[in-house]
Amino acid sequence: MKPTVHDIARIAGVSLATVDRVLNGRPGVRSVTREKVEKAIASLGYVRDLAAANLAKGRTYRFTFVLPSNDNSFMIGLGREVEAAMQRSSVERMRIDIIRVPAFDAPALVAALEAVGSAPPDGVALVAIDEPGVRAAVEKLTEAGIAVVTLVSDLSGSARHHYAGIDNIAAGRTAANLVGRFLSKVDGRVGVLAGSMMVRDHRERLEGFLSVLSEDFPQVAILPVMEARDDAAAAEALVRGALRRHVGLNGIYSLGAGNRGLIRALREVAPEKRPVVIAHELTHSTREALLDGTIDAVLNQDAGHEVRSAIRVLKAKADGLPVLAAQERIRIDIFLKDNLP
Amino acid sequence: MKPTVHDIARIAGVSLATVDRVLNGRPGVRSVTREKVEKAIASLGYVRDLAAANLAKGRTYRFTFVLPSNDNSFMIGLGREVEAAMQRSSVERMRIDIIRVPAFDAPALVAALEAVGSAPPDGVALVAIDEPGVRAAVEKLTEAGIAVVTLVSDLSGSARHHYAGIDNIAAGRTAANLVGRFLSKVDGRVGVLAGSMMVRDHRERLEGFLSVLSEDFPQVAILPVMEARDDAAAAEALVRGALRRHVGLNGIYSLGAGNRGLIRALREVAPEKRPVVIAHELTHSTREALLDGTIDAVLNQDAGHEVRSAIRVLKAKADGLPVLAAQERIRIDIFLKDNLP
DNA sequence: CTGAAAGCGCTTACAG
DNA sequence: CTGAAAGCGCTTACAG
Repeated sequence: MKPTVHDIARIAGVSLATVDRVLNGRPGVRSVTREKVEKAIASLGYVRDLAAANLAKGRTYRFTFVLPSNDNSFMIGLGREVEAAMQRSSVERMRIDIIRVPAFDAPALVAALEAVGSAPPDGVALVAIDEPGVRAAVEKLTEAGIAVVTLVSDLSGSARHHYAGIDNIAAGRTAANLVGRFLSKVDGRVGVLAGSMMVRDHRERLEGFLSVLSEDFPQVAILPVMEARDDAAAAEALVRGALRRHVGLNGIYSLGAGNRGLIRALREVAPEKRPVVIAHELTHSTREALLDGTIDAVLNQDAGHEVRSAIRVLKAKADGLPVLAAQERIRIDIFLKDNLP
Repeated sequence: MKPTVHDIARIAGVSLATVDRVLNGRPGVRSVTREKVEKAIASLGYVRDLAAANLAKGRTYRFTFVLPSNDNSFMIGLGREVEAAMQRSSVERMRIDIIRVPAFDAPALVAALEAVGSAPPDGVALVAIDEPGVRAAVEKLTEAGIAVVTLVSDLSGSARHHYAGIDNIAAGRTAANLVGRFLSKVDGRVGVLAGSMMVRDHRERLEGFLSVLSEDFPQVAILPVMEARDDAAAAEALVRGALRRHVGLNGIYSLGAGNRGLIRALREVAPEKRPVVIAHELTHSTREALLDGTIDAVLNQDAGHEVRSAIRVLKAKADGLPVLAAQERIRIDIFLKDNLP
């Protein structure tokens, strides 16, 4: 039988209340007594039953998700996943709150994080903006003993406990590998469609993409980056222009959002003349484009996995438990038309 | 506050014991009484606290994993993951037992499954062999109320509750897509290295592979399948022979185990003359081969995910709870040298 | 500084 | 067929 607090109390010759004080590091125990109890705990190999403790405490984990009120498919999907987790949460003694902030708005994000401090939850997950003010706000939260997980977009050099998202440099490298190998012509010309170079994920994807192209596919020429600010209409115009101007443009890496526009521009070109295209995030439109051959591969991060992972990590941190690194690693899905879920 | 059994008892005007009887569908309650209680449950929107119930019952979930005592890297890794789960299990009120059976030995597997019935666990996970005897043994388990999950290899048309493994047809299709696109010469000749056509996974991978090649890359010729029985030495000999004989062999899909042998044979060929190679399962040797360019892509199933998923599903079934399909879908990882974990 | 008692939400003999 | 009481492993006022 697994040892319980009763066994500890009996062996140490103290009451349950004292055992509990030692177990939870509460003050008001003479050090002689404390040592007796600690000895008993060690000799028994006691490990506490968290479920029973939570039941007795009436504990509810409170987590807050700070999400951008963004209108692209991926962020909408992310929000849905958090809402789905909210539905399930009451069963697991959790309460999840969502705070929406304008996208790409660092001051708004900082304000939201500071407001969280007034009724502090056990943990906070945020889609970070890589900016000093945000870094400071995160540090304040962690100093207050709140677990912090960045979601989708990380915060470099910050105090956050964990990042639930993909390795964007590796994603860019992977895209370059695929574009390079899919290109039949060795003297290809490749264009990059990005959201904004102000965003860390996009910079990292570009960095990985460029480094593999130059290392492994030096014969491929790279055109100037097109920044469409994750906007479909802007992406459409930019891509259409590039396709007209650069005769011989035979590869495109779309590393941000706005793929609906990209796809519209591509469909104006005869199928056999279309470039090799790698895009990010599996959505309704990229799925369709994969199936009809407009897009060749989609790199994807699974929003559901990211949200569930963030919650598991926040809970583990709140309980002072270790996280299973292998389980929480968010993978870069590579989808071709043949392995769509 | 969430309603509890006390609230139900009060509103229905009965004792806790009666509430419990109704809640757990136990006999010995007059139907008038039962209805009163059910009405109270519904009106309160009661949902039971599983943790509290398990505490009161002193419940421990018992799961049995039946694994092949196979010596290939993947199966060894799978065993390790189950052992890791055993370590964690006591904390979560679970007990996991492992039974090893000789690989590819259907009668031994059947015997093991029948032996399980003597001290029936709550659930069984098995690496299935697609065979009528196994199907019958699985059916017997499910009829005894035991949850059954197939792991890595499924059992067609059987009573198993869930399959924790990849879609092998999609894996084969994906391999074909990559080989086809990576091949620079349109008139390629492609070889397939398999373990055994007796194994369902291998048959399915081949099926997917062939169908995409013929659909999308009709100019590619396919050589007769080489069966190496998942043995490295046999694989080495077969591949070496094929490379010598078929001048112009420029693609290989290795859909089974024994990749160490494949890699040895490939390394005898000058790098620039090597074929495009797609293999399965990320192991020490395939990882090295990816990095040095001997292998171009590895399709992988994450044994850790499969084991954790199997356990979650067994637990959900034991509790009569639904499983989150999106969470339990086992994905086909595609690894290139640039997105290795 | 320490302990006896009650309670978290549920289940289980046992008695009637 | 029904209920009062004790208990699962832990925590929390409260009293001393």
